[in-house]
Amino acid sequence: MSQTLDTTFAALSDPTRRAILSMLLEDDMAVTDVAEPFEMSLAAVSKHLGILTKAGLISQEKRGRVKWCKLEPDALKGASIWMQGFGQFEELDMDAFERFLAVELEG
Amino acid sequence: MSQTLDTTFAALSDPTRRAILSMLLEDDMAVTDVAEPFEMSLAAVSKHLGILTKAGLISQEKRGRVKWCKLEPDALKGASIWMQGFGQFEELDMDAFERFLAVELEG
DNA sequence: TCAATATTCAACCATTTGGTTGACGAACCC
DNA sequence: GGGTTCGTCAACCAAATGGTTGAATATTGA
Repeated sequence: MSQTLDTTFAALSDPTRRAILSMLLEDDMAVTDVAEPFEMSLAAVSKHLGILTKAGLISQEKRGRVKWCKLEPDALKGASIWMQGFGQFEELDMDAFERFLAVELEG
Repeated sequence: MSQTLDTTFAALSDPTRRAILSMLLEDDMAVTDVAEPFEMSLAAVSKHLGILTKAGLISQEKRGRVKWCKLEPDALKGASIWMQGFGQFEELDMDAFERFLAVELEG
């Protein structure tokens, strides 16, 4: 777990990689399309994707000659739980709480 | 903010620094005492504390010749909120929810 | 005043990181 | 088959990281 946190937090510490994760929130993307908005080589972005993959934050699947990148948000759970360990400062997530209540009331 | 996330996540990516933060959950500590359990020089720990301070995750106050380190858990908020942006995967924190309910029922 | 304690600073070192470029392999399309 | 597109690999580079040691700076206490 400790090593997982190392790689997770390290992966998240780079702005390019965080931007990539945000892009993948919208939809799965091909490597070339992921790279397009960045002012760096495709190889550099490919390396970033490798780091995100190693951290488990995304998965990559090759279909034909295109390699698709998919967000794997569950990989954030460990880090999220670790941070919740400092929970004294982290109030209850009221938005989530309200969504929870709404569902409860509907059901 | 983006730079804040850089430094926050980078600070969290090191196991020594995470261990220090955990130790400071218990209580404020002097630098020497923070360093004691680690198999590295005091200077190395001092550097780690400097990084944590720069990231805002701890604060340091000198009283006499002793420098006290204090956890500043609010500094995790930015990172926490960023992660919540990937909220589709992050269910309601049931522990927090149950604590919330318990307090509600008591009150 | 003087020694001991608490901490940082400065210089150094090895390793990792984030980037580059150019060559390469695999899949597609004409 | 042959050019084109997609993506990675390998070699390289500069800068950052995490550690060391030894000297320096405060502060305390006797």
